[in-house]
Amino acid sequence: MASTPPHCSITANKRNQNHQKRCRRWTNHNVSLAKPPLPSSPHNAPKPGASTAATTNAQNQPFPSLATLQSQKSQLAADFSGRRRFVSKLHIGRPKSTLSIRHTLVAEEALQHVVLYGKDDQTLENVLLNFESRLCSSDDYTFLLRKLGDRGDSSKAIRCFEFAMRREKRKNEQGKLASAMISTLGRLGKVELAEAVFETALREGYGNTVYTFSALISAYGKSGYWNDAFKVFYSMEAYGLKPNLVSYNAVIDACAIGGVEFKKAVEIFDEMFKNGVQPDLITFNSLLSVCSRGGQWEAARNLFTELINRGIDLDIFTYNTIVDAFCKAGQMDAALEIISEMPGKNVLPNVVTYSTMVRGYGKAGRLDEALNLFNKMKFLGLSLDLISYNTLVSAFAMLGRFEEAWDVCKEMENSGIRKDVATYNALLGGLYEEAMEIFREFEKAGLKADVVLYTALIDTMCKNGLVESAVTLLDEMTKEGIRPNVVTYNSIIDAFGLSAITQHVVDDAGEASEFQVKSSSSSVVQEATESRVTDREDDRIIKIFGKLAAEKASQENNCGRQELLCILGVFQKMRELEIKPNVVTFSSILNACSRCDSFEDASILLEELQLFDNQVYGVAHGLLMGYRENVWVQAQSLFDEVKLMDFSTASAFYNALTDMLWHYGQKRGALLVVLEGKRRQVWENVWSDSCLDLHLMSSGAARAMVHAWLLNIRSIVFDGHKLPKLLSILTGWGKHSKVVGHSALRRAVEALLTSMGAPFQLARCNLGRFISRGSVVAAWLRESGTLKVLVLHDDRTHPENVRVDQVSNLQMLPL
DNA sequence: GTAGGGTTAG
Repeated sequence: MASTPPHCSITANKRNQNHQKRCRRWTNHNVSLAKPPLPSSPHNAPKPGASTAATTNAQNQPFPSLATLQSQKSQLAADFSGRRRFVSKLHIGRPKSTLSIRHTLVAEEALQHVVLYGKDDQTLENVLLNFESRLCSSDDYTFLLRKLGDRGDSSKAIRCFEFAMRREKRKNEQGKLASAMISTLGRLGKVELAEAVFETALREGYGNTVYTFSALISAYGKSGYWNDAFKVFYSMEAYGLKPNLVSYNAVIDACAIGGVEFKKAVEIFDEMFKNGVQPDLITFNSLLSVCSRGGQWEAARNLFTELINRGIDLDIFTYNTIVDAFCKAGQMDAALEIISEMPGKNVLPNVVTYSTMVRGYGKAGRLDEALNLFNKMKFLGLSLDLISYNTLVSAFAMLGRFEEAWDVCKEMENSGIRKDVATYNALLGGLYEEAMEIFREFEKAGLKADVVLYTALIDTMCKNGLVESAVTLLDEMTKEGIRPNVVTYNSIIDAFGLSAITQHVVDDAGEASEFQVKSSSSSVVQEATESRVTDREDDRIIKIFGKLAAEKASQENNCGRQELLCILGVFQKMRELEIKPNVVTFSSILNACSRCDSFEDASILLEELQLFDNQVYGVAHGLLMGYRENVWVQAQSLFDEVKLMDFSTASAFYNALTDMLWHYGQKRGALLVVLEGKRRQVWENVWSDSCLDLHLMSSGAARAMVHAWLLNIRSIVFDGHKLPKLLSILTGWGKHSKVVGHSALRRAVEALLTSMGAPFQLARCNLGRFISRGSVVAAWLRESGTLKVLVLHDDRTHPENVRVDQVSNLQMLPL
């Protein structure tokens, strides 16, 4: 079932790459759901099922675009209106579940016993044998395994499933059990086991139902494998199955989780109509989630407005999804506005709504507002849960305010909620002084470190120059059976150039492939219950913490030869493990190049990496070598792809690329790239006539931009216009730097301005701001020697660049 | 079969 991914490229989806075994394309296109507005009156809308002509119209468009949604004539638009009553009818004031209870009281009793006494295979079997005669049909067993799944106990759930299957001979009952098992495993993220159950079910002749297929679609979707979800979905027809509402919703939800482009989700949505399946509010919520998770808050807003205009009754899921879309995009005021509208629609904000806002404010650095909201939650009597507490803990920890983070933990525990792996991760994040103690407590609580926790530790170690420890941890997690993901590797790559990293990074990582090899024939039970040997005595992580001091002491000796070319080995290893590099990998590699002083190594590395991805590394290599004319077309299409990514990813890419070019003296190339970034609004509003805002830029990008801006100001002066009274260059306070107060950017800009003799001075009231009077700058720009210091030159020149650079100057001046 | 949290680049 699993597809083999091409080993590619920054175009890989950057989200959910911890589920890297399958290929997913990066498909985060910007879409707009805007105008023209659909008629909001229900009167001129056809009734459901009455839109034959429109349906025909849609059938002629196998890939309906959003234009379909925008067009009044489209089948979607028509049914969108007509569906209104249908949706409303389903959801007005109804609780979510109207299902009758199917299981018996005996099943509930059995659950208690299984939980209490089923400690191992044998005792569990005994409990089930005791209850066997009193448990009725598959419904009781389904209840059991679902409840065990809710408790996160997949291995007990599987035991119950197999116990039931051994006794059930009716195909349809077996099918029900299999669907429940697949869905339970899917919820727990055990997608390979779900797959195994499904395949067995199909082989044994009880899996050919819309329920098992839908369950598998959902299981794939939940783990981010939208590609496989789609395959299963589209294979249904060949099995003679017609997807129902649940199948469609599951596949649309897979789009949301997997980061599939909105257009594709709308396509599925259109297919629903064509096939006579009416969407419900869950369909819309998932569709909204597609926008939200893709970072497309504008598309989300438009869809939301559309639903409101149509008078569809929205529920708390709808509101929370749109609030999250706004929060993710930093649109906090818009989010707040939505929340203020909720009570009027009889939907009250809940703990999820508030947690989302708290996180949004925390991310935006508006901690006071985050705290206010948190306190408001308490005031309103909302019962705070683990996630809402963790959100606040993490907000404090992100700002290095560990004392307060710790206080929130205490408050949480006083209210009877125990810390989980995410809480500890937030606390360990800064690797502050009590890290070892916190880790001991973590283990004492019986929690297991997962890939996120390990990666966080590895990254912190790398950032502190403790690369040896980081590599030991990589080895450690591998031995524990935890598969490193792209984030783990990106952290390691980012450490290259910080200190020497020896070949054993690559060697150690090789062991990671061991646990990846799984026999498809091994039984579900075996796979599920294979417990890792955990030796608490041999506590390697604690030992690593113990090594920290020693390693820190010897760090000075660690600044030796940088082995940039080791990155090739890491890349190879990632390929073997089927971990697709992404745009962050690319940025990390460029950053490593910038830290290295060997032009030769950097160029060899980028040249070799072209074997993995010709476009990305071809452009980087070409620009580094100064072959601008040859690669600029290719560069444009790379920039086009990056443009589709979210703002911070795109700016990180431009920053890394410019930094490397600047570092190796390709200053005109650096200039070209920053101007391209500016043209594409990568750094939002970088400049006006009076102000240059560099706070989102790296030091190389910022310096190239200073040149570009001053040249631009110069052209204003030479055109005979007056400069504004006061000119400012903002470098920020370094809050975007991981190291608080580390104002490398300000220092780099200061040195540049000084070297050029530019008459800017540090503002007294704001240490991140350089200012000058417009008249003074104008006078300086008119001086005969100024142009010479403003125009950038390459340290390495190639004759073929003359033409493209002339073009770039022309492009630059009118900006 | 739908909503919120912890990991890289910023």
